[in-house]
Amino acid sequence: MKIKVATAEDNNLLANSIREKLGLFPDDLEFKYRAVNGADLLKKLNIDSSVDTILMDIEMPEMDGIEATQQVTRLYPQIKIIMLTVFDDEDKIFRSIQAGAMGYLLKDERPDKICEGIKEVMEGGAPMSPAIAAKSLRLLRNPDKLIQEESSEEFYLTKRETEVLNKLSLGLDYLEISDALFISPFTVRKHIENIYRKLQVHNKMTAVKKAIQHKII
Amino acid sequence: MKIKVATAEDNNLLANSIREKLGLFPDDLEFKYRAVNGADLLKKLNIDSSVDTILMDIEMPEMDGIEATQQVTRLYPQIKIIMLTVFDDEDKIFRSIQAGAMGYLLKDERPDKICEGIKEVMEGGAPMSPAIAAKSLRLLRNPDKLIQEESSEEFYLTKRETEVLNKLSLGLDYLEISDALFISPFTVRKHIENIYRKLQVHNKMTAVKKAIQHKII
DNA sequence: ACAGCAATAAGACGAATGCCGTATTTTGAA
DNA sequence: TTCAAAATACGGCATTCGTCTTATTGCTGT
Repeated sequence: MKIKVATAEDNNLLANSIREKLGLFPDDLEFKYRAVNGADLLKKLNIDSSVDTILMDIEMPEMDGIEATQQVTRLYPQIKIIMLTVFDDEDKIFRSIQAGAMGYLLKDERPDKICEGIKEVMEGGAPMSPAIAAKSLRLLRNPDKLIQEESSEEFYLTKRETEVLNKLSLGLDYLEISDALFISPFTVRKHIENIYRKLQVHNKMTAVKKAIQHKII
Repeated sequence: MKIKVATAEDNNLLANSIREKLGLFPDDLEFKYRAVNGADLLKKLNIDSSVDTILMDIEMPEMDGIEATQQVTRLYPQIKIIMLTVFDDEDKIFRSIQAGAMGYLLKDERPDKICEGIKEVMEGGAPMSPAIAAKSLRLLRNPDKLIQEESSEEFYLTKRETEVLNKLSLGLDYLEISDALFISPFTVRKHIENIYRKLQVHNKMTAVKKAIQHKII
């Protein structure tokens, strides 16, 4: 049984190069199709998801490889994804792994190494180029680095919003907050909506955490 | 220039088997010596530290491979250590990497793979058997498992409950937590129910706050 | 006077949560 | 080996939350 391979790569030259490399192993691999970006990949998978492995570029328009990996592993968990890219920085490696990638190869990898990696990932392995493996070990040695820090921009919350946020942090629900502040629960909800928008979060937990981090409360 | 290799292995049969495997590549490798345990290894290194790579067993009397790895990387940071063992559980993998191992191969690996791994580690890579690579990626996906081990005594939460609580504190919802921990969302809800009961709270916010106050997370 | 913002209020709808069950499998310790 | 705890899994139901839309009132600075 040949392994069915798809690629996601925006650059035509590189995509053809990859396809050529895959073509060197006609007995093991079957090239299914190539997507030009993450969104295109999801569209193609929606039509034909009979793919075993996807070779995924990272930098792509429309939807990048990391987000695409997240989506694919969520929608088609049986499909193994191998990142195939020129980037070797720890951040991209880590985010790819977090997104669900099972392998990470550099684009200058020799054709037989890529084929070997595809076979390896199908057998439950995790093919990585040597430099990538070394960096992922470094990440494992420093788990603190994994806690992501954000660009410290200031958030302007109004006085009332800050009050609401404080109550929120105490674990009060909307009705309890409305009682505490003598306003309608609808108003509380509206304040919280605005807080979410300003802090760029979508639930109480993260709102309070972010507020604490930025010393708003 | 041949790569100078030493081994640390208590079992005579296995040690000879490893040495034989290394002997298949006389052009690349030079076998220096074999230690019978971690303490013996340190003694031998103290006399002759002109070693490039050490193939390290884990379970050994006197001093096990993980502690030996710690010592060697501390005293001789230029020496690359490859774990060569039958154990493939995540805990041993993680502790080996923490201790400073740069590679992790299983003992049933073919001779040429071992030789390849030795060369790879000398070039700054991180040779890993496929199953090991896959598990180290799993570890990277769940960093909080790596951090906590001890918790407060006021409330007794199980290890799993603490993991769930950690995810909860990041603002993940039930489904996201279930994805992160590879369990059903129903199970997540049950864990959270138990957490609430033990902490005597009734929602995420207060659970996390109480957990932080009591240094559980 | 008017634009802009903050604060207030309300309704609707789907998703998520909290709480009540039950039940099986795994694990660890005695 | 046996027993208890832990971890796993599933369903129902009422409530809460997150998001959308619309609208009124009051304050402030130009």
